Amino acid sequence: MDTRQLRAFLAVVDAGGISAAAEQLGYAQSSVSDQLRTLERDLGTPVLNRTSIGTVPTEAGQRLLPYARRMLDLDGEMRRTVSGKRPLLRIGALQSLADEWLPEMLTAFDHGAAGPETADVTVTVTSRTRLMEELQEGRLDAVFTLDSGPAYDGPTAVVGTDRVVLVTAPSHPLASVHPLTLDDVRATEFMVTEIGCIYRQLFDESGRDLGPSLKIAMITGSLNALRRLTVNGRGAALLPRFSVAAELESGDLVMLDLKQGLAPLTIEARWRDGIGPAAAPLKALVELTQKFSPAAWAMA
Amino acid sequence: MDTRQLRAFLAVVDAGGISAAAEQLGYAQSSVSDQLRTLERDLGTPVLNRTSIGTVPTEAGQRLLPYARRMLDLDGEMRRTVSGKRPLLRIGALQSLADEWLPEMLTAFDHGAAGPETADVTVTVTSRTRLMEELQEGRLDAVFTLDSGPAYDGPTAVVGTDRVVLVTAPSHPLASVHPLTLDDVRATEFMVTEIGCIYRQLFDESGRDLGPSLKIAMITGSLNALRRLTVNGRGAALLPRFSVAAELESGDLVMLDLKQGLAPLTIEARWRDGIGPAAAPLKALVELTQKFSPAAWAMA
DNA sequence: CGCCCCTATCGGAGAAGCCGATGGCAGGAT
DNA sequence: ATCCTGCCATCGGCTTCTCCGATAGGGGCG
Repeated sequence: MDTRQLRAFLAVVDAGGISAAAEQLGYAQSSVSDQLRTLERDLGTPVLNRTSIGTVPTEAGQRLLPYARRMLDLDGEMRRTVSGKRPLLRIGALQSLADEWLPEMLTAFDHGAAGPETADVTVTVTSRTRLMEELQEGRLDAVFTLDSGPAYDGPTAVVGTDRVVLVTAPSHPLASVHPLTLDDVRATEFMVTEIGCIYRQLFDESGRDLGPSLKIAMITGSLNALRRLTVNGRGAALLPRFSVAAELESGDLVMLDLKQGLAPLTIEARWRDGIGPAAAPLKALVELTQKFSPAAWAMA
Repeated sequence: MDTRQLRAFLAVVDAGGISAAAEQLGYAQSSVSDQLRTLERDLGTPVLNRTSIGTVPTEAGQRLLPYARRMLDLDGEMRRTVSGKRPLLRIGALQSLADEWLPEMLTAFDHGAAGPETADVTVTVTSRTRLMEELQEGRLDAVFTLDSGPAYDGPTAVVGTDRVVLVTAPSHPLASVHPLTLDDVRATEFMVTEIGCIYRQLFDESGRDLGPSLKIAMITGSLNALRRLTVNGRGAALLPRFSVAAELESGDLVMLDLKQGLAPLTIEARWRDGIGPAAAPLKALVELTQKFSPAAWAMA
């Protein structure tokens, strides 16, 4: 059994075909075909159904899939450990956390704030659903998300608290209304991200308490776009406080004085109890975030 | 990376030399030497220190060792799963449990008493220390031992209770003493296994309550030898009841009527929370033992 | 000092890996 | 219906790897 064959198999399943996989791997198509034949001879069973428009894993192939991944992961971890390199910590996070909160934590971690443990860190940014999948499959060591979301039976810790705040540019009409009433807010048009995005969920949950008459003026594709639109005076938005910390600091955004009805927010870490070399630094990092977060991002 | 190279490496470390490993593997000595060179070139670092009397793993080699084992284990599990075979359940147990208690459990398990889950089972018999090591290293899925022993932070369950009993051959003088007093017992010479053996530990713990004046007449190398010596009228012994169940049944041994001061005994299962195919049948087996044991081996 | 056991190296035979080219096959466009 | 296109398997070749037997070097031990 050679890892090349497993890589080839994964690439083929990933790419949906042998030709595409070959190009991606830098092999000739015939070579990948050979590798698969070798793999199937070795395993004693076909792992791919070939058709004229591509390939689909057989039942045996589907059983092989997770093992191939684990095998390659283990191979990587082995090489890293044997060569004496620092362990690799594979972290996943939502975009906003990766942008605004995680960097401080990782910097502190890098500077030894978590003790003697160090690690090389990769950060994968994707949706919460995919983060949880990758965590379950062992392709990530830990993920950082907002709120609790779907059930997870592994270790979990709240590593920070924040709140959703109502922000506008200083030039926005709402910014100069004092005192601010709920009716003023209800008359404002909001910008939100599209349905399915976790920030839209936060908006919906927060906005529910503001009443049913919230107006939605605009839908943007990303949190970053939404934030920049708000800075440019395009409207108001409900956003996690930490995601606009820099703008609040610089005065590009102002936080409207409306405390009631805005949902509290927790930053949660979820991870896998591993026995690999990443276990110790991971534990240290989680403890670090638990220690740092409350001070830096506590609810006002 | 090829599993052949890992197998070669493990064999060399195991055998203490390249030549011995080559013979064991069925390769020529030069071939194993080649394989190791390939492995070291691939990893970028030497893994063995060669001397004129054999080989010793380098530091990097010691780091490689557990990964090589895990890799080969994973390879085996993969082949088994892909080919659609039943999962493999790797069990470890003390000699006495493997002799007397485990077979009934495994038979019941095989007959479907644990539900639809089935598995091929291997039983490894060795010392409690080694059992725990192998469990920690992931080379065993579950171990069955007596009493609690050293700390283990994984899942644990008491799957049976028993007690230590005082037995002799029917012809032994003590067998005809009625009523039996503690002084009679204290005057008897006991046979025990050597220090370090778990049964010696049991003896020491049980005997403590009988007083300091217990006489030790003979030291044997194994529990089986001790049992047979007892059957042959050589003396008295303190033994777990289940380990002499057959002899008590057939009348080859008699249980002396001395209840006080004999330590209770628990059969414990310890296992790893795994995500592999053996997880489900393992759970079923543990539940089966919990259900069956109290009835079959309850303290009198 | 010679012997013995260990490992590394060498050269050759066989196997495997990789490639480009070719051919078969199925589905969609003309 | 026919061609066209994209897919995969196969073939012949070259290269590389694998394994072997034989040989050489090197350190412990009598």
